[in-house]
Amino acid sequence: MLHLPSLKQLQYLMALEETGHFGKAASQCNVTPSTLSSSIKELEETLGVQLAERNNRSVMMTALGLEITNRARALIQDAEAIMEIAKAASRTPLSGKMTLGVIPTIGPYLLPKVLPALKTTYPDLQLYLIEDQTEQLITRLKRGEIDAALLALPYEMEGVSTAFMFNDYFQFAANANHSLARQKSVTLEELAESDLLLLAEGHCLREHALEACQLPPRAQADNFAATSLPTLIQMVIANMGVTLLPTLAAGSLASGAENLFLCPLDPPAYREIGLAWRQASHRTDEFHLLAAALTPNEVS
Amino acid sequence: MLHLPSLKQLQYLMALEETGHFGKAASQCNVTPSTLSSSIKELEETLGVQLAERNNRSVMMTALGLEITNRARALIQDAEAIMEIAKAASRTPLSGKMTLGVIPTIGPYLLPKVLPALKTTYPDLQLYLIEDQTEQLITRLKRGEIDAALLALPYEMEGVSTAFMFNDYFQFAANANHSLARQKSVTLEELAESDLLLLAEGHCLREHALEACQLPPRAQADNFAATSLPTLIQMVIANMGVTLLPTLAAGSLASGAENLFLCPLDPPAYREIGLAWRQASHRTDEFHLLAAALTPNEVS
DNA sequence: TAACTGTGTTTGATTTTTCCGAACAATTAT
DNA sequence: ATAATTGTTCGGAAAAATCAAACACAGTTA
Repeated sequence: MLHLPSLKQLQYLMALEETGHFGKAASQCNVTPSTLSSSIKELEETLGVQLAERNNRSVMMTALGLEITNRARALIQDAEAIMEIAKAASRTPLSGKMTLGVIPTIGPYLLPKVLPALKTTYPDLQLYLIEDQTEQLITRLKRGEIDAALLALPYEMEGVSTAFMFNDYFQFAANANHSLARQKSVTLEELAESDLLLLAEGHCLREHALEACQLPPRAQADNFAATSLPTLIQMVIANMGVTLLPTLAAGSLASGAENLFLCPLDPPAYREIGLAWRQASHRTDEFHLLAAALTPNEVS
Repeated sequence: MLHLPSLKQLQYLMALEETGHFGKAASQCNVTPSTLSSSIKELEETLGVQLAERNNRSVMMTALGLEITNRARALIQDAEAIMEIAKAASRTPLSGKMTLGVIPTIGPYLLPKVLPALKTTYPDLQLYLIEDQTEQLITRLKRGEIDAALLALPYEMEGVSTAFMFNDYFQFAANANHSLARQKSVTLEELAESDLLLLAEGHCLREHALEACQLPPRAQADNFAATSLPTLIQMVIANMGVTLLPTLAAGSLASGAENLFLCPLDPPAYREIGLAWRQASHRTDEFHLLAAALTPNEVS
């Protein structure tokens, strides 16, 4: 590794070129003339070149000295630009690139509600979205492929910090002709006697729904497990069974579905929506800001 | 005056980004991991920004860290460019090592005349000499084995720049008892009727002499082709034929040779002596200085 | 002429910074 | 469990940067 001139030396050189005077250059740099003198001398030695001719009465930059001074000026400006970028980034939270993972049972229903406002609040944020299941998102989070993830909690994970955003209540969903339809609410006992349809394995909603029913996790023995919420709803409308629907998704899924019955649970049950990021990241403040910005008004 | 990051810190950052490993980055920079660690930490503090997430098992650059690393890389390159410029300039007064190729029909006759003065003018120049024929010298020049070459021109070559030094006039050389001896000059017609002796193939002097006689290049059909100028002269003295001798060499070759007759050509003919170097080299100024320094006073 | 003034440089001491080595903490591999 | 790897912390030593003061030199002034 080669021995480079120091930025300080280059700054001294610039001051010397500007003032044409060691004393003035020194005071401009808040050092004594002796410091500046020896600094310039050392710079000349490391470069192997005379930068300024000086007799006791005047300082005259060499042609080469002038050339090098100009390059030094550009160099210092670039260094200051780095400082500027860092400062701007630290005082402008949520700016620059960020990759956000989202699970399929949140993304399509939450993001349309909050992204427009997010874009307005943080115009310098370039958000890239990745949709995948919780397990994969956590893997990619730890690999650094994504910076944060919108997940449903609780979920077992190490080395990950989370910020709670809001509770997403479950609603009972059934065909309008189902025996439990037209009730104001549905109890767990009533639910237990129904054919409960679930999402396929890998979707955390499956576990969370079972947990809401106070049922133990079960292997995918169902003959019919939906691979997406819209599919699941179609199965319910076809009266193949009932299901639990997160309120977050219920609105858009139920719109236009004539034969779908929805009602709350008694007692209420919910999953928690939150933002997750690597514990090692020191951008906790930023992620809390992001979590707040991704929380829809109606539930906050 | 703002507190800038040091170039060393930026180099450490680059190494960290390249290796993704504090230990490897440290050894790449010839420092201990502790130094690198605290250096990066300090850099992060002066910038007020986290540059790399590090968990005891892996290092992961922040988006901002990557951005800053790239800018740092450009910065370091600019700093190195300054070094380069200075080094190139400090070489201007021909200092340091330089390897010079010379052809056999120039070296022994020109160099003794000019090297003493060269040594005085450029005491810091360490000149290494390589004697070989033009074709080989050009090959070695392009390979970078030599920095410049003293050649006789014209010569067909690509990617090579040349500086003209002086004209080297041909003299007619014959045995003192030759029918053309005692003339004030010799014409081309007279020359054409003589037995012209030449150097062996590969010596450019062979081609240049033929060209001076306005004769086409000829394959080496001669029964007797000399492999050096002293040998050639001996053949002339032995009255085996006549030849054309460059003035540069004539003096030292003729001294002490009783039976040798020399006279100019009518019209005069000459070869050009010049210095050649790689076109890609940016040391044009230096080579022109060298060419001037290698030109003897009597012909300049 | 001789002292004076302004200037860059040298010098020696002092302060500051840098750097290493060892111990440490945390994690993974065996 | 034990060992190996890796980044970090800490204290002291080495290196450097810096200062203040003395110095050297050239014009200028008295």
